[in-house]
Amino acid sequence: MRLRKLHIDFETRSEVNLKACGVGRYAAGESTEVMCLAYKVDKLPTQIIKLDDDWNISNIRRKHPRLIGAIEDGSFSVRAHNAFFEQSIYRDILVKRFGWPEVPLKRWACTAAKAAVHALPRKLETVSKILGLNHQKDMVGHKVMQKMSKPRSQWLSKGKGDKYFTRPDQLESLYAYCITDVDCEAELDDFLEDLSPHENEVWMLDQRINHYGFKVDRDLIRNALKIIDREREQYSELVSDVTNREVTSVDQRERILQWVRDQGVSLDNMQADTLREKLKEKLPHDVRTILEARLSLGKASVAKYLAFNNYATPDDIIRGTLVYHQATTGRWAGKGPQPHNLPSRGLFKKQDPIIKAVKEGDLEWLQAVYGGGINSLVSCARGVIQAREGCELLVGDWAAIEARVLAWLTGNKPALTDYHNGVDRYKRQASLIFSVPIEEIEKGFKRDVGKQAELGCGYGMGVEKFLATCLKAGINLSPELATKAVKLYRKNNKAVVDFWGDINMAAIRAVQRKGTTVKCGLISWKFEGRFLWCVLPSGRKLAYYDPRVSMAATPWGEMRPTLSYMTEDSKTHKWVRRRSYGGLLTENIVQAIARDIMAAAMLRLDDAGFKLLLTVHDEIVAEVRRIGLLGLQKFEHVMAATPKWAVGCPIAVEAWADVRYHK
DNA sequence: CGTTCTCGCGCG
DNA sequence: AAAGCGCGCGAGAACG
Repeated sequence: MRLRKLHIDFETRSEVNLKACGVGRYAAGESTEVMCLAYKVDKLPTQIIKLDDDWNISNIRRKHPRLIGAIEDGSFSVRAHNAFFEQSIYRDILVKRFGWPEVPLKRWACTAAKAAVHALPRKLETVSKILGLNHQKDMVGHKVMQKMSKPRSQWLSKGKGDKYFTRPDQLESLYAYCITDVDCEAELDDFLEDLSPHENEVWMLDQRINHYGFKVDRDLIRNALKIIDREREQYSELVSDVTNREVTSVDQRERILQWVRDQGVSLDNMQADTLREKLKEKLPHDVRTILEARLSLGKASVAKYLAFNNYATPDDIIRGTLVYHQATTGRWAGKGPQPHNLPSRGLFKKQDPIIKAVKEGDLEWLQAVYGGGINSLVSCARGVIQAREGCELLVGDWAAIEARVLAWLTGNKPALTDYHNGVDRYKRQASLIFSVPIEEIEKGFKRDVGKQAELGCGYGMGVEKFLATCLKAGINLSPELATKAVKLYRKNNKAVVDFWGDINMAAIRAVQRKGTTVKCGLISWKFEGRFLWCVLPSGRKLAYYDPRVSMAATPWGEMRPTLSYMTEDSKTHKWVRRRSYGGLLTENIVQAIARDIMAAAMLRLDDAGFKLLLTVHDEIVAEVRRIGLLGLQKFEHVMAATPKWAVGCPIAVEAWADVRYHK
């Protein structure tokens, strides 16, 4: 029997800023209201419930029996684009305020998640354009919606007039827009395959995690914000004075650059490393002052405190910070306060004393010990996340998971043997590069170089990039040594190098012979419809849209058949044709397998009763009632199990428990 | 005035 | 013989 579908889309308005505060706080906000709901039951024409309608369930049941019928019929799948938003609004407003029947999570589906799994952009406007759907997003209506969805500026500033725009013509545009969205979404839904049953389990877990949320320490956030405000102001004054108002804040990159050059000092860019180098030179006093100010304040991590504050509900819970399958490899991305890039490198080790001082406002102590308030806040940003009352956090991470997966995927025996025997692979690489017995390698320079080789050289990294990567990690080495490291890696890891060529050829063949499956070790490729599929050991498929093979030059000028495909550039967000090569495909596959290992562990942990809070690529954060050492051991044990499809993959896990998150 | 692009920074 | 890759956010500047 064909799956029956109910597509829905809300337009809402609120005093809460959705972008700044996230769906969790938005939906829970008292001022948040539904302006309309468009819905489509199977293939029937899309209907709409309007602002002035009576939204109480008794009336809706009378006026929209098909809608309520579908909602109450367990055989209907309820679908939306970015379903997390619709779920939240449905539950917090329609169920709570108007008595609508609840819809359990397992009946929901999300067309944005489906687009993501197909390696297409999540944005409905973009994806419908790319696929050339009959229904396209109504961009004029979109503008009207944005106007109507927040309070009028007159009302906000002076409390004058109506709170929202509600002219009849505007409302009609809004309704038309909402209907078009549902039509567009329904067409997209039909065009794309549903998530596999297993991936649907992963998606549902993602939704549970996002709804459950994590607790933050509001007291810490408030005091941190006070410190940030004060120091920013001090620095702004200083900068204004020194530059005669040409620069009024350390954030004005272009203006500082220009001003510094006007003082006769050359400066390539405003990157921290460049500034640090520059400060080693002899500089005019004022220039030195400005650059030092910029260095102390130009820290992305302090903005986190504001994001935390915005996202947190009145009971200090932050929800909806994970984006399922945002990376084309299937990894999650972070959102809002971005829990995926909290500072971890180069921190002051113990955050508890810093947190105490921040809460007490002991700026003198922070200044004396940590060189300033903002400087110290970087080191305790993770500590904002804490366990709920009576609970503790369990945090586990996989050791060098991608390097281990690479060894397993490529059948790289020497590496596999080392990992199975617990040999330090970074030391192994160092021993080979520096021609020193492995026992003599200690922590420090040599092992650091070995680490960069083990982690980066597996995907074709060249000498120059290796040098740059090392430099960024604070390792200074000669071009000769870099050359040696890269060459030796390739010589000593033949299986990896062979895999680059093999996987590339297999993908190219699959594109050339549409419909046939081409195997390459644990991976197989198949070109079907508009997608090149890469079947992973877990059975999950990675998508590459609109693949082509054409002759193209390598960076060193050799013409070869080259695979390319369309993708959203992860930095610019532009839809571009991208050329691939063996190293890139290898990296994508390795990252995807590591993600599958993690997703499988998340499902097992969830089954075992651990409340999951976050996933950070190779790390899982869970929360439990305080149950002591036994809980931690069980957590580690469940997390470390190898899925059936990954037998022989040498994975290793470490876990700890605490009431506060840290590195 | 709002949106889009670029730079810089943070993580895995 | 040989190309590391994957993300998001804030701020300012540029564009409309």
